[in-house]
Amino acid sequence: MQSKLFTKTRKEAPKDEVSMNAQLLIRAGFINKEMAGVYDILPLGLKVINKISDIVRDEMNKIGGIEMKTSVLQNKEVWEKSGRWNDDVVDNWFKTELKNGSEAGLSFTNEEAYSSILKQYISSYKDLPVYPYDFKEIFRNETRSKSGILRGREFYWKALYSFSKDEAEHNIFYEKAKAAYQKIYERVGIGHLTYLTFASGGTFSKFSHEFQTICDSGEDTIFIDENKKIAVNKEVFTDEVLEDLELEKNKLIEKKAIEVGNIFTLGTKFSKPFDLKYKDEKGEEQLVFMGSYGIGISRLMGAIVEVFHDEKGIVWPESVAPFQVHLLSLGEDGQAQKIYDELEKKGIEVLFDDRDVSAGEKFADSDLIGIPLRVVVSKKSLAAGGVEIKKRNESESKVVSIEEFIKQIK
RNA sequence: CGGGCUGUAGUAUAACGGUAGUACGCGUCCAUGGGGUGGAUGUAGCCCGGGUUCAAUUCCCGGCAGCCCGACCA
Repeated sequence: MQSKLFTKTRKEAPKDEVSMNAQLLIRAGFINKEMAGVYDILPLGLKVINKISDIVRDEMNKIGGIEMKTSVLQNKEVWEKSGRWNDDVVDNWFKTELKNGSEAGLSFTNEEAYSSILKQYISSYKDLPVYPYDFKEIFRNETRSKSGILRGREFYWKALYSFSKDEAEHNIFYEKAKAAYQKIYERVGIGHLTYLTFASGGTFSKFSHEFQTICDSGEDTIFIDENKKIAVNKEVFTDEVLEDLELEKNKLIEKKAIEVGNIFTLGTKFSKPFDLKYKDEKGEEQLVFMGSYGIGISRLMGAIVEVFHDEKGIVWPESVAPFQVHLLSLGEDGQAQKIYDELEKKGIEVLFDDRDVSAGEKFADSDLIGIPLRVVVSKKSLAAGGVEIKKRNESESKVVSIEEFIKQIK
């Protein structure tokens, strides 16, 4: 019921936001700016975050992920083991002091936490592999946050860590994760614009893999091979790398892109300092082989808006839209209420605009909020035989009978 | 962290060394009822501190906040 939704739309974009994602999400009432790089998720925004999270969760579960929740306040001693507590190593910590004088950090990533936790439970090859993950608020004291929710000081992500017996076992999972990630981007509607991108790796792998979504407002520059459907991040764009990947320089297209995910082979980088070992079949101790798989949920929401909008507002893909149907009553609340009840009964998510405002305002708000299907009930539509339905991404509307509409919608 | 810029009602903006005007919003009323409808009326504001000055929202300094470019990063 829109009259019960406390958020309101705005005609004008706030002057301190330049990025399209923040402008539209704020104008439409999905997020509120708390301070630079920090945004509140409002009811409509949470709907979207949850839709995206559900898709990500589903794909993670399908490849064996086990959801849990690591703490936001992080133990200094744990971080000292990997050497990443020091400000010279990680300069964007948010650290806080406890009443007893000791320090704690606000989680800015999860490798240490997982390594430390899993050490308690992994002791035999029988305990491996294991793939725990969580959805979590992450804090980074960015010197410069920018681009609305694409790069905040506080953001929401999903991070999965793989713990495998050896590199071979790790590689099998890594490929599965890669495929799962691609599935995620397809499901949220940006698959056709998202490229598996080779980026800088680490000690244990030549490359890490990013998932980059083509978008002019992106921060990254990538070089795409359209035929192979892969790309190379500018940061590793050298002749040697191109040769490695068997790519021809003159066939690559340079594009701006948003990094919407990153998977990484960690190897024993963390299992070593945490002494994360298991006993193999012969009773010999082996280091666990790790990988990390991150995806910024809030950033993904922003990226989707950057990709799917027009001059009137957001155009949500169906899979992540806050509601499936936007029901507009133009002076026909009684009829609209009946339709609303029917749709609710069918489990359809409906935002019912029952407000006593002008037709123009309802249309404008509907376009701005961007729900995929708009259904108008008015004297005019009833006289024409029912309700007028129009997809947000199409310009033509049509009138169908109420019965027909309710029967067909799924 | 370097460089640049900006802070005026809830939002977006204007003007001014003599304390502020407009639009939207919000309240009330009338009209209207398919693209932010028309009219009346009300409501609400100069980021903080210091300095210059008879007088500062305006000029100067400092602070805080925000934006942009670069560096860094999911």
